[in-house]
Amino acid sequence: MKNDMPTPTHTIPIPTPDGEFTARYSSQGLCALEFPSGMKQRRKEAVTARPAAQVLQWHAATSKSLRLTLAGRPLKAPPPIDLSSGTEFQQRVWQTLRKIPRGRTWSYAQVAQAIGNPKAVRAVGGACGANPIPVFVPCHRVVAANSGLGGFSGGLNWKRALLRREGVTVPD
DNA sequence: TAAGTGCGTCGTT
DNA sequence: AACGACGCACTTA
Repeated sequence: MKNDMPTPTHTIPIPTPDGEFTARYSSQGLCALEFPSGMKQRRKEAVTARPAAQVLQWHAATSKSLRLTLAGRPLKAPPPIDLSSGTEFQQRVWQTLRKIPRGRTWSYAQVAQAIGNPKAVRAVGGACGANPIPVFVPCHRVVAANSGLGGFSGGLNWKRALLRREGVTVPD
């Protein structure tokens, strides 16, 4: 069963040296982060009200944290994360991903074991692919057990880049 | 070793 | 009922 999407109250772009990311906020905090899209998708996101002070504060934290991460620096004070869009299973997986130390990688099997569902290896892969907040919910730290990378919604090049920038040596 | 095939498993659509 | 961001056992070169 899928929960209702947290209604994003605000959608705000984040310019970085790697392109323009897009952050979405709900009343609970950051609920989605999108990689720069190749095309200039200038469509208006129907943002009604002007961001409240609360959201602006979160966004400042998001921007700063994102830029630090992209620069290969350890992340300091990330914004509150809203994972309520996921199913029970997905949320369990996503919370677990947040426990993977920076610079380290776990296999999909290890994650499955960590959530107490050792046989749901493939399902874990699915949950990773559905992760709405990459980078902050480090799904890029989950790799295949046989020394290969798995996949990555944002493109494998991003997965490699993120891992390398935090000191992990990965194959081509 | 390296590369390819088949199948169990489980959450999601 | 079908499909994966998997893993493992088991062939073949």
